[in-house]
Amino acid sequence: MFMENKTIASKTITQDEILLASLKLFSEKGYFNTSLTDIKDAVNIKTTSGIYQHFKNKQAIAEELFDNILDSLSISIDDIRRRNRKASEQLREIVDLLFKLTDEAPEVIQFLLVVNKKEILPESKLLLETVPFNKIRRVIQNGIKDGEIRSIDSLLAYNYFFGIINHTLSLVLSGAFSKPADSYQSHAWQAAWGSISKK
Amino acid sequence: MFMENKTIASKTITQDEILLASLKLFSEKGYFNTSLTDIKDAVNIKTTSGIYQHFKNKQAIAEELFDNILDSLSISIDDIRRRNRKASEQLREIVDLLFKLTDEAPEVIQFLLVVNKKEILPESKLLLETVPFNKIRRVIQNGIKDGEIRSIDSLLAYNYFFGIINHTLSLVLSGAFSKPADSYQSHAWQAAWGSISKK
DNA sequence: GTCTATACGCCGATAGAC
DNA sequence: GTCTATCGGCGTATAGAC
Repeated sequence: MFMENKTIASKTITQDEILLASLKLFSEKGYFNTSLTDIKDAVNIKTTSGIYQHFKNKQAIAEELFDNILDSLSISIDDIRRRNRKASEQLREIVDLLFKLTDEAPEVIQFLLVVNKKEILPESKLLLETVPFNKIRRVIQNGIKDGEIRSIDSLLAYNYFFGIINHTLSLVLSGAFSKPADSYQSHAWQAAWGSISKK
Repeated sequence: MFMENKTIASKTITQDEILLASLKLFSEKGYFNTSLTDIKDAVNIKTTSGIYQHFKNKQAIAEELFDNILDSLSISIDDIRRRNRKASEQLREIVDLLFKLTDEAPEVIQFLLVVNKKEILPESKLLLETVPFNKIRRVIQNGIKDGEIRSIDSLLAYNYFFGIINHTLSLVLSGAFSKPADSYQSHAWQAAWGSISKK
């Protein structure tokens, strides 16, 4: 899940290797500061030609990355919703996932939160309009219906809650917060949940 | 202030015209999707050569933009601190400024919040480390000292407060919030202040 | 599926006349 | 300060042999 590294013996380059290397480079240097030459070097082939065996062009790599990450996220959210009934519990686990990923796979969260999707893929949807984020909004809507979350527009609640969560993760990723994400989680949760919970 | 448009009669291109046009383009399409040719067209000169009369290179334009915006912001914050004693009042006015700018000069806030400074100028400081943001942190520190804001790390308080404020502005700028920033201000303020205020 | 070779467009940037 | 002209190079992308 979330594009784990597979150590492979063979020399042939797989699509996943390209994706993994690109994700790392894109999140470190940014999409536009990463050339196909950089990617080619990272996957250890001699020319950029090999990349075109797997992807139409550079954009297609980024597109596939977004798709994969959003799919993984969507599946995780489904799982979380299945295992928990209350919106507070579901949000708690989503937050847990995001903080865990920030420590264990920072490239994924960096790519998701810091990289500007619209700048790379101008024709694509806003993140907010993608499947996993719609699912999160539904969690919040249920929380409002059940009286756990105060009666405000669900997008507004999303905004306050993930404003705090995402900003916290961004500061960890930028190095402004020096400790692992993990150590900021419980306080960030309290602040975020406090901003939308009833009473 | 904040790079207001000056309608000039003469045909000679000024530095400010280049800055203004670049700011608009950078915030609309992103820095890397904007070529010097785009800028040249926007300021209505025939070749890109003219740009080099005023700026060493493309990066220098972005650098100057950041400097100017941060300077303006810094001056405004000084003014706000002079006119108000309490941290809550000072933050209130800073929020007021940011929301007003989002409606009246969205390019400025887009450039500040959405454009990734580190991707354009990898050697530059984090936004958080610049003068105006240090001043904001000092406002928060004073609020903690005076008992207005709860006793937490000032960076943490900054994080919660501006997590909500910035996320709100981002959603307005992205179009996810369809009304002007103005209409979200008072609720965003309440949520943000509520996340750090004592009691 | 990986290589060699190559094309080529775009973009950033410079020199120098006016 | 604006223009013409021009450059070098990088980065993307393709054709075709192995």
